[in-house]
Amino acid sequence: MSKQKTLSFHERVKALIRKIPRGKVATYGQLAALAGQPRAARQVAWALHSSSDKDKLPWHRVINSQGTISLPRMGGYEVQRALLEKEKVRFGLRDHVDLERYQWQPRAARTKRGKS
DNA sequence: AACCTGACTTCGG
DNA sequence: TCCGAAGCCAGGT
Repeated sequence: MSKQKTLSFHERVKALIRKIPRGKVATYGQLAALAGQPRAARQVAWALHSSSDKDKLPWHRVINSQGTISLPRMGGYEVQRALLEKEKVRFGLRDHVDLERYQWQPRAARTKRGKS
């Protein structure tokens, strides 16, 4: 076993997406950072596009840093939003979700985000 | 090899 | 809060 990290960034991202629990969401930048490339937010999107296993991935739990869905209307937006709402994720009037509350926290488990 | 595009992010007005 | 421009990385033409 000389190299075990044979997994490409692409593979690591998919693995992370599968870990996102139901009712939670993650941003492209977040997944990229967890995969070791905080600047590769775009590649995360590419990974989903190129991924053949997308049907097995909770891709709908991946949104942008603004807490909104990036896909255009009639281009997947409605589908993604429907899937998220089905998981109890609430959307605001401007289609934005509260990342403070719905963003997936892989390590922090639960920290009293006292917030001010 | 060069150029262009993209399910992104961040900053400034 | 909304819109536009610049930066970033990888794949496709």
